[in-house]
Amino acid sequence: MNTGKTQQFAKLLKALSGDIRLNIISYLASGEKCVCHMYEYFKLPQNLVSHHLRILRESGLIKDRKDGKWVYYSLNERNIEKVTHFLQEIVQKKKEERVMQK
Amino acid sequence: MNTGKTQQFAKLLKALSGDIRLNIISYLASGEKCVCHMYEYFKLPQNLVSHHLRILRESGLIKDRKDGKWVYYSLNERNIEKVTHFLQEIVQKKKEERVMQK
DNA sequence: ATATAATATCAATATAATTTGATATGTTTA
DNA sequence: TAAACATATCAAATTATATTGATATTATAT
Repeated sequence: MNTGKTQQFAKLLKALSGDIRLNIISYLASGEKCVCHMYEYFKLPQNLVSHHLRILRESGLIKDRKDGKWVYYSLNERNIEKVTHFLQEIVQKKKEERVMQK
Repeated sequence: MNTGKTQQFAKLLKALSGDIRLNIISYLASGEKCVCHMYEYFKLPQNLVSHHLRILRESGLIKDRKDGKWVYYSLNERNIEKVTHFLQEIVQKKKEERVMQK
């Protein structure tokens, strides 16, 4: 049943859809942050945050940058925008459909 | 750690993020469909499709309409748009942040 | 070289989501 | 009213994801 495209977006949406991960994404909207800032901010264990960062990174939603012993993460807007465009296209198509039927 | 708002969107994104459910959403972009059309189209068991439709319905992403023994489902664009706006705001904030720093 | 700090990884467990099979509910048709 | 149909629900089994605790890796500072 899979259109590969849909499957690909399902993966991105899944990566976005965890409570912790979505909070991380929101937090990163205010700019690049290192891991230590994030787990202090969210009051969550370091390894748990690292785990979720890995999922976000592997899905392409965030980027990492190493600097000494710190790792900084930031949003990869391009891929977040891909998700919004995908959803917008669906809504747009639905709206056109409705006009056709009148 | 939860901003209630983020938690709410995490739920919507989770509902969207299944492979089957995202395919259903895409399919419904071409207009209202009854359950029987959907499970034939996707070649999936009826109860499985009903199950996923329920998740989409309960999350507010689709609407149902009964007509005799058929149940028709259609997109609830409003709530899909809420998701896209939420993500767009994040990207937007990030972009503004970048401008500030220059 | 050693100690400390930041992050990542691994294995084990806990929790949640998906899928399947069986059955129930409500609607139409004969 | 009985049979057939469309859909929904439930319980059980399977599979996936999240969390925790322990440890590894890499970098810096002493």
